[in-house]
Amino acid sequence: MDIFKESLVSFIKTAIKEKKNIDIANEESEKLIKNPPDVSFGDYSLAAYYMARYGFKGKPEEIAEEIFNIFMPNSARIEDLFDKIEIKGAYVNFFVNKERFASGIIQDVAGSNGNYGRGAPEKPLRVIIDFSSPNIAKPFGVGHLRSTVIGMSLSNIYEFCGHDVIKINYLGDFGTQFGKLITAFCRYDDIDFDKFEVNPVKSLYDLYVRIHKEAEENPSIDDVARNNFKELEEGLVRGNAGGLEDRLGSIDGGQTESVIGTALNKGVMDNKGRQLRITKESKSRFCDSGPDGKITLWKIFRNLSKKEFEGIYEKIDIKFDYYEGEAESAVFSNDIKEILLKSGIAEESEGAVIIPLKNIKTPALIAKSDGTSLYLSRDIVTAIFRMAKYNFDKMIYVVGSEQSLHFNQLCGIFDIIKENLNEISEKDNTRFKRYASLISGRLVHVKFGRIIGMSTRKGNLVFLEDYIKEASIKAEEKLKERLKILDDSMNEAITDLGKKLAEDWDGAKGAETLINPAGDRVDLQPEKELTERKKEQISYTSLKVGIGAVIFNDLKTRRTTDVNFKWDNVLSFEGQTGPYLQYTVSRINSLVSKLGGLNYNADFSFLKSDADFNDIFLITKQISGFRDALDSAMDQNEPSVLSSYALELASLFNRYYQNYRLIGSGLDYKPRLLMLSAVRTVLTRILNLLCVPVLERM
RNA sequence: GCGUUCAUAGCUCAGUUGGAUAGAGCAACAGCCUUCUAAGCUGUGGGUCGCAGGUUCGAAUCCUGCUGGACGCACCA
Repeated sequence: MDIFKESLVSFIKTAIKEKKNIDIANEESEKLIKNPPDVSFGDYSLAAYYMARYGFKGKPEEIAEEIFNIFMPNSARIEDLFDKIEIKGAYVNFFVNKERFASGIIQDVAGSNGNYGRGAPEKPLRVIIDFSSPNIAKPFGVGHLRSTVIGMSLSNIYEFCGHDVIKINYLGDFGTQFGKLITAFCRYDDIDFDKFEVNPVKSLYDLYVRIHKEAEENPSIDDVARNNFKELEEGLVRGNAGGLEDRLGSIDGGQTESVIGTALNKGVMDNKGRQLRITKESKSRFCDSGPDGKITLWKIFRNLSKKEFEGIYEKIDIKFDYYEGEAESAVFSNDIKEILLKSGIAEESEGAVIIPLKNIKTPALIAKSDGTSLYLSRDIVTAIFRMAKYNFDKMIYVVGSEQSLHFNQLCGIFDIIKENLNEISEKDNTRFKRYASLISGRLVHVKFGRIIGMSTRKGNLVFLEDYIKEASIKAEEKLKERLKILDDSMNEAITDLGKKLAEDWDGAKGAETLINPAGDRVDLQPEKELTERKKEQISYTSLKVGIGAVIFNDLKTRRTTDVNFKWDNVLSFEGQTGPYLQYTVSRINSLVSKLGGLNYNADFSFLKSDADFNDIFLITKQISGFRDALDSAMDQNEPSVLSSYALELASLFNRYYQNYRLIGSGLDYKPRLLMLSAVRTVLTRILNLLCVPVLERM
């Protein structure tokens, strides 16, 4: 909060105390102060309607008058900060001292060492953010991109606001479908093993599609698959005897290493420590040797897939603190089932195990009739493990809104466990009870809308990498076009120059360079000058612009609205787009360096009489709202709040840029340079928070 | 059928948590590059905030009903 608002907050608080003898908190006082919809109404306002609850009586206009009269005799207390206080209808409007405001904000940003807006809560929260979470046998598509960038961006936001964030990628590595995959893998003889290692996810997906098709005609395949899954799960459970309570005990003791081996992180080794590979020759060894071989096979699948995903994450600069998998929790699903059955929280129904929930008609299904685990039961175990490991205050699941029911059930289950804690026997369940009871109320499902109508021109699913490629190609076209225009204007300049050298022009055309009257060398053949370095620069820039366009496209609207996908929208880099923001930053970079760099010892003051003062004031006003935008983005788990905010700031800056020249004009550019830098600081910060690459130049 | 959710300019979306005159961007049209990057800027046109009630001093925002769309509804994840 700036000093202007701060002083209003304390003034209003005191006034209410003095006049009506009511104590209110600073936060409440702050809530009374609104930002008027238009600058002509001032910078802050107090609506009479809100004051009625503190005992102010009469028509709104009369109340406004009364409040105004409180301010007037005391105006000395605030006159330094405000130019004008006026009544307008039911509102008392405050006009800040613009010169003080503008220079104050610029000074704040300059003094923040690039950390303007960073939060430092008294009690930082420990927040787990579970996002991206692709299925290892399904290609990484645009749906996962949404979860990935929303999750990453929320992680960045919480962290920047001073909280302790743990980013987890919870791989979809388990479930009935893996029985299907194993079945398919062992069934078909024509698998291309080289392709399998290079592109495992696609290969697994193809297998899945193939067996699914075959199962439609031959339902017995489904039975084989279910059996294979059962074998897989039971095999894992057998290998990890001990049960949930023991496991929680070892987590308490600091042993957080995965129970199903370190496969997820280190690769799958044979007993001599060599990396295990599947080949045409070794395949039968995995397929025909009972559960152990199949478990190994499955471990290799998930390991290869994980590696492939990591390549994608690296490309778009996404990082996780931990990778987890569902399988880990599947091992203990049975223990959960037993506890909940014994305590009466869960009950049997048609051979399966369900938990009836309040307010939700569909009962939660936590075990299938063949005893194997389900998505929901694994999520219960996972949440308990995470509470034991990380003691989180809040856990956010960034998952599509189509899974609302699932997460409502998950939350409902922990509520019921907490309510019925006494029904669960203390014996052998102490740790379970401790951790499970803490979870209620701490889970948040951050849902997002679907992406509708996205397909290639042939109507197929779009893979993320192709999506980015498409955007990058478009960016490259645009970039080359711009360079060409630059060249053309350069040639025009040369033509002007050429008037002087008209006689020599033909000859000059063949020359590589020309010396202009100022003594600069002018390249005549920019095409030829497209050196390797330049080409590299172009493809680098294009890639980052493409990525920026794609990511920003996912973060610019509120998460819950479905995205109506249109190629034209993503491939346009004008207006409310990522490239527009990137462009704005690189424009500032260029300007700052042309003005000779920053000097923080410069004078921060602006004069009301300056031609550009009003626009500078508007820019600083926008900058001052950064903290609010951050808070609001965090409270609502909504990155788009920052997107809108950044677009507004960029737009204000670009207008300024267009209207006033800094080079060669009479304006004192030193304080303005700091203003530029402040805009850049905030925009760069937001781009970082939103996972949009920042470009030095474009 | 039940549940969740959405409906704002031709299109894509904002709308400060119930407050002042509903705003942007695309697209259309008209302008602006001898001068700091035109991925930019300026201007014009474009609205019964799905419909009907209700609550309130005050509703795009809250409640009810209706219409229309999306998603979900026990052995998938």
